[in-house]
Amino acid sequence: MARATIKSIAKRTGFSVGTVSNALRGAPSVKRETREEIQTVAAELGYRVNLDGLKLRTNKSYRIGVLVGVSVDAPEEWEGVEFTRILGGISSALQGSRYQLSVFSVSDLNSAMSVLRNIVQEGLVDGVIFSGTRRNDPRIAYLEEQGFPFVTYGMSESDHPHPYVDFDSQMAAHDATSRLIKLGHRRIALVNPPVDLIYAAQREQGYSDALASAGIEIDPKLVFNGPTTALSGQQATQMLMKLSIRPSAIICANEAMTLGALSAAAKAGLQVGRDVVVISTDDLHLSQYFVPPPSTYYLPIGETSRLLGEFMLKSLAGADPSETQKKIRATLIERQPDTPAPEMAQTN
Amino acid sequence: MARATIKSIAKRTGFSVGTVSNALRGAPSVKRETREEIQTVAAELGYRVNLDGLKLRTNKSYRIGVLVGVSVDAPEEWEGVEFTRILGGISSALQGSRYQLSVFSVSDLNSAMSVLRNIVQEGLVDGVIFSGTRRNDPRIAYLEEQGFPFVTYGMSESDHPHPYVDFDSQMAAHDATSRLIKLGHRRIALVNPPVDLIYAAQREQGYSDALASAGIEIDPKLVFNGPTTALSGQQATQMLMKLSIRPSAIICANEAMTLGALSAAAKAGLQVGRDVVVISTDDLHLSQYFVPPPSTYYLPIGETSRLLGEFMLKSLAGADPSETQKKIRATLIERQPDTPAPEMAQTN
DNA sequence: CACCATATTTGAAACGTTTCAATGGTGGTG
DNA sequence: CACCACCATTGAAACGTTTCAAATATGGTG
Repeated sequence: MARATIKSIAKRTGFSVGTVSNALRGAPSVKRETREEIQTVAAELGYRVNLDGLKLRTNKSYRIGVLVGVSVDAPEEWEGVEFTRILGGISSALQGSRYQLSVFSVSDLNSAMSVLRNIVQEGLVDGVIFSGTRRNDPRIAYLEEQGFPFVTYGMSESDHPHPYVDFDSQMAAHDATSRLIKLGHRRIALVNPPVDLIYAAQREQGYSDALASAGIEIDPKLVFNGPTTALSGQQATQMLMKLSIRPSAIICANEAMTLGALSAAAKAGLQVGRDVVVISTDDLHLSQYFVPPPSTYYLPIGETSRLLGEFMLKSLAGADPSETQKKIRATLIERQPDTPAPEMAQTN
Repeated sequence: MARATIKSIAKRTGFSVGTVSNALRGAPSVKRETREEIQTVAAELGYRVNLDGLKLRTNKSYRIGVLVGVSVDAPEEWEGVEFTRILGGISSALQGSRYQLSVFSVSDLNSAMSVLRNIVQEGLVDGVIFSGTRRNDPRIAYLEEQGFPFVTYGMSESDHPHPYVDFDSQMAAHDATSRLIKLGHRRIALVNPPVDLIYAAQREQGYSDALASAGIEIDPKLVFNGPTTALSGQQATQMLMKLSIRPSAIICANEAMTLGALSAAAKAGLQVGRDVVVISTDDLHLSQYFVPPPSTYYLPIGETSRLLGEFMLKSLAGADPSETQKKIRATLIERQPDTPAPEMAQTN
């Protein structure tokens, strides 16, 4: 049994294809009776619009693109991002709409750019979602220039407002830092993503502000920047532990870095929680299984990514950027007392 | 500047659209001179075939679908699957071909079935890749019935041979078990995926065989089945540690379960490596950061998933299933001595 | 040079959809 | 009853591609 098309419905009902097309989309120009008849026949026949015909005619693909980063230089490193959850969130937002999800895997900024150019030129999708916003992000510049719809996970420095969802990294870092200060820590390390990522700057800002308002001077040796992988968290911690005056606490950027930090501490024979305190932001409910489980700031990735999808839909429907921007607040999960060892707390 | 189409090339070169179309695909019916002229003009204009027009005419979508499982009942649980790597592998295999990747997120078997039906009926993609094969897998039955191309990650019990890539779980489990036996273990637990997954059966077979050939009787209490999450690994370990005669070693199915097992052991105040030995299969290079890092069987997920893509392409090109089946062998990574505590080793 | 076989090229149709000018029908008004 | 305004419907074109029967060009043979 061949698939129902507008043409077959037209034949069946006796109306012309034009009328059928209009009726199916509920155009008011079609008499109510006619419209209803056509729609019931369509339903009986299980009619579903053919996206390719549609695309050919209207140039709307009814597809949303998502750029997924696959680091090609360190393919075996865990970046700590659970992409299934992000995809799940986005696709649950798309549920019920006409839109489908299209995933594009990119290895770095250059490949992202060429993928985006391809997407825009070929009209592969109607809008695109990506994460890891940077200062002077060329992706944003390009898409804005082309007037192509997009939603970012992470804010940008663009002059023009655009839809985004952002985890409030600055506040999380600020909170984490001042909490540690209150607990008695004075030398606090920040294990951060690469500097060109916007949220690295946000985190550093929150960290600096908290230290400043406690009157603690910033020691640049205590701030590390590197890829958000377990390996890099491990390396950072090894370096930090070699400093002449070690930090008593380390704030990691995500679970991957935290895992690496815990691993390095264990290897160095340090007892986490006593010799050094490790805490984390961007908890995705995995670090609860780490040994020992660190205190963290929880990031509701499900909600976050659902918003990415919702904002995309809204934006395509013509919503103003002001309705499609949101900052997600951090929630502290305490799993350890996180007080410094007595002798360290006394170091001023 | 509008995009180059066959029509615009036809106008430019003076040939008809039919000739241009044939020339572009290198048909021998077109005179060599003509073909070359048309092709150079096409190259100059940056012509790229429009997939929608193509699809409309030929019903080939030049898209490969991948089913990604997003567990909706426990969305916050880590399954230990790095989908970015699988997607990365597949898309690197598709690189250079005409094919694009399309991701469909599914929550369970039912939703997978309805997504597949949709895919087949709408001709959304030319072939589909999915993982987690089961006994009497309805997805495989349906796709075979429909004659729709697919490649699975994991073998099936289907009578008809079909393309697949499989990690040799049986051998890994067998190796792991007999290695532990050689080291002196007698009570060895198997923390396994849910029973209906084919690779759970494969693992249990390898485990049983190894025990049998060492003359050790199987204790069903030592075999656990559950979702491949950290939570479930934790629960399994808690149960195992409560047994009147505890196992001295636990073989986990993947890194997520292993992480849970390590966490449970630590919580119970047991020292891993002395009080109980934990090892893992399906290492994706993350467990090296666990505390303590367990011995594992490494699974080259990059190569594996590249094969998924390659087999899909081969299969679409008409290759025989015999050329598109492969079992990937395990590689042992020793990170611990894994000898049992003396008093336990003596228990016969 | 007439004819034929073969090599090339053409033109039109088809895939499923939307869009829009044109057509036909209805009812109301003067 | 002639005219108008409005409503509902039609028919054709267009998007970019492939396919194939038909048309045309080319070259060789007798």
